[in-house]
Amino acid sequence: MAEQNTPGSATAAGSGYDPQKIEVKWQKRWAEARVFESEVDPSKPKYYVLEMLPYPSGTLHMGHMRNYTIGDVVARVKRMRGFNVMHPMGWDAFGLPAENAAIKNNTHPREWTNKNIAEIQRGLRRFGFSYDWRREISTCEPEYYRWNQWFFLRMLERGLAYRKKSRVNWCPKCCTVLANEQVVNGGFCWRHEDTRVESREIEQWFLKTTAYADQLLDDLKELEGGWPERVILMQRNWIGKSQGAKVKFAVADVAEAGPIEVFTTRIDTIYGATAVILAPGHPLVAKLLEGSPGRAEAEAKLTKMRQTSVKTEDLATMEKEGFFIGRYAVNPFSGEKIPIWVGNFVLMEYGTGAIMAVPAHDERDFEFCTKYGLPKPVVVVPQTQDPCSKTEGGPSAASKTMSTGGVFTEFGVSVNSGPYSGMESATAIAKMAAFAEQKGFGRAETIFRLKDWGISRQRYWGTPIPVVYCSKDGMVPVPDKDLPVLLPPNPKLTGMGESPLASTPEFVNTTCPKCGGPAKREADTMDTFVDSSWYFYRYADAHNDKAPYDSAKVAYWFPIDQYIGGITHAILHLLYSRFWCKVMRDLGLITHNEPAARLFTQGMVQKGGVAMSKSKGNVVGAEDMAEKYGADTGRLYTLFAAPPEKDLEWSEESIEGSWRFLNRVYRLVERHAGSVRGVKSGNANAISASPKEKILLRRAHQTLRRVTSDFETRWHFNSAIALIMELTNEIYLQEPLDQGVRPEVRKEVLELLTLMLAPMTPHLAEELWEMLGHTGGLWTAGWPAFDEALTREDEFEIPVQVNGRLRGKLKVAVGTGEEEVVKLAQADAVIAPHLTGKSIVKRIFVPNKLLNLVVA
RNA sequence: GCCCGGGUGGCGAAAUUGGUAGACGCAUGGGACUUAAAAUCCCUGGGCCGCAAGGCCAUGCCGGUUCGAGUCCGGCCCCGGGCACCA
Repeated sequence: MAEQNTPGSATAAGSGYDPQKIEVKWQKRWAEARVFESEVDPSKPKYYVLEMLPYPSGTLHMGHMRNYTIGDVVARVKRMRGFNVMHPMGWDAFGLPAENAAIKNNTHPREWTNKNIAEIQRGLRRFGFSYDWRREISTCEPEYYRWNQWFFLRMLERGLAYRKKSRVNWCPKCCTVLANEQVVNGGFCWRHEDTRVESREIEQWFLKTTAYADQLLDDLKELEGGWPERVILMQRNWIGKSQGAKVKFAVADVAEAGPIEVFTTRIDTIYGATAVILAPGHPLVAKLLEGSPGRAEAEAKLTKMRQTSVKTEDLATMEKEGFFIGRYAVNPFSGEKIPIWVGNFVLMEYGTGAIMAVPAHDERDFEFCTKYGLPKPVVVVPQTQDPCSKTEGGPSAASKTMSTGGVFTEFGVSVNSGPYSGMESATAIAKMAAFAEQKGFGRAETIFRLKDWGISRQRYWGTPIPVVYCSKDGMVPVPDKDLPVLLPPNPKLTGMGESPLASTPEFVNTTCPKCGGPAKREADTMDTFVDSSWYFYRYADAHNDKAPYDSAKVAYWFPIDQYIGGITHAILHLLYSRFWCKVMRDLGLITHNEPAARLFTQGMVQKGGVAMSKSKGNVVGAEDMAEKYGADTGRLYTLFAAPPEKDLEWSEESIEGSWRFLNRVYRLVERHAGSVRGVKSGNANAISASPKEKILLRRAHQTLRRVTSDFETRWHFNSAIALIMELTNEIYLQEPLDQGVRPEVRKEVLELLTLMLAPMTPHLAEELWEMLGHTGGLWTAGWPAFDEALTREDEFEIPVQVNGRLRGKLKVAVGTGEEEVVKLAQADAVIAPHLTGKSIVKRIFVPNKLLNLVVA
């Protein structure tokens, strides 16, 4: 190992770059000058840049730091560009790990949480991120969570929060209920991916996200261009809008069983239905089985079907199973009697939990009916080119379709469908739905995959739900004036069973706000996704004790100009946030529809091919990193190693390159600082510039032009750094600078170099800026403008191709004309042989770009 | 199965609208400085042939469009991610 090269001892090696010293120094100065604090100021354009707030679970690793570094570069660039920038940070402080840790260590969740917050905050400060710490929030503080309660009460008033007994997802390891969104891989806990979620019936609180299903879907259009396409797509799929119809099939002979309602997107195929199939969990199954001959056998099959554990990967390929229930349903259109089945592929959670099987026009139905020998009549045929055959070709066309392999799922023309025969599918769908509605056995309906958001959690470390239950008045909301409903300070935490609050008498026993009699408090707490659904609004007015925020302040700062976070939150957090925004809009608090105009999802930091995480044990600690190389090197490396949207494989070897580069820059400025400190930077005499000066100024301004665009529009931080490295290399090549380069030009070039580095390595840049003779602090300097005239080359190498293959390069003046270049090419010793004996049939000349001679 | 990404040197990666493929960095090799090493500075750096000049091959594979394709079109292969019987 190269002992002397280790960053810790760099000063011993001769370079004066000592990140430990200068980073602390400038962090202190920034704090003293309140550089990152911003207020509402309508005279300036605002810019709100936000990184997803961390869950304070433990050590901060480079995966987090990458997220914050990207945000910080954006914030600093915007500040240099004259924007009034809000860049806040806070803590997603409620949650299960705190409670579990508290149980394990016999402490209070708050203690564990606050300890972690302190640690993480120290790490963030160590990296010099430009946060306005006055806006810091912690969601576990009553000052914050009282507004969760306040919003809950507003939703309750509007019927957007409601309670119902429902079958819920229960994780036996978390000992709590999970939202649908927290059930992953088709039935596993999102935190314990090896643990199968169980089903229980509990009284639960729900927020009516479905009331906004249409808006959540439609407003995605507003986000196009600003949000990654795939996030929009994931949200769209999650919401899962499906237009179709609900149709009731009467049950023959068992009147009391009532009709079976099915959902279909293809009501036009109803004449081809050969069975009604119920989900194994459908409530009518039991009724239909009563008195049915094969009852015992059927129930055995049912039990087995309900118990069969389904592995995620088998779900789609799983064999379809089912059995005839012994009863018949009546097709309301044809009057035909068709058998009622139970099928394992029918989901209780979607639609009505019952379907009509149309085997000729649905792949799954086809598979099922083939297996059990049910008929497959064709009722839709492809639209033929010949319009005359449309009405006549019924049965023959139908048998044709069947012989060619079976399932036709597209739109076409109805056949064998009574009065609807001959209609195009779209027409038939509309007419049949209208008929069903007129006759009262069905209607067109749009259903969503999206479910209401179950927010009740049987846990301590969350926001108490502000309602009480009175034996006289029933459920009574806690009045606003009594908010916040505080968490009791000394709960009994066991980690098992019901909510810990239920067994904390001083919390649960209260009086009814209506009658004053004894009452019990709701003992469940809110899902922590509630906390993160609106936290970014609170930053705009973090200490308001009269309202969640002042609408005027929010009106200035919102929407968020740039939100940055992991793709892992593409559905849950972002969907809930969008929902909350719409609710707040309808409460009259805000006027915008969407919280964030732009979203950026950065790639993960990996080590050994897997994402850095504490549980995987492959973390590179942020503070270790800062200790060894300094924050600036860590920041630079995470920006340089890969484009921000891509995953980044951490390499201990490569980081040395970033470290060396910063040292190189430092030495360069250190060497020349003394001689340029007193002079005024500038390029006023560029016209009479020496060859060295020309090279330096041109390269500096060309670099600035491209770096500006990389920062502003493309976010190609890695290539921006490469360009700055090239500039640095060029300056080194022009050494000694004090020969042939005037001090003001030297200073100009070194200043540009410093300013371009500033957003990425802010501490070093400040130090260099000071060395160059500035006393005001780099934060007062704006982003420099490049000088177009100085970027211009006067000579360059034009590539010459023959038949599209590169044959040579010619040094010519910029602007040299076609004839001239062709003449030079023909005279060139290397190019000419490729032309001899052939005639030029075509010339492609792109001025200042290339010449291609086509010969034959 | 469906929907997104992505395949470029030993490695991380560049390549604004089709116009010099491999910038920049890591690792490697060489040189300078040094008693020596480290650090630093400079150079080399896809493969094959050639003393060289230069030539041929090369951006997952096959084909197409074009004067010209990493970039556009069609077909395939592989890797990563998301959804997963959604009626």
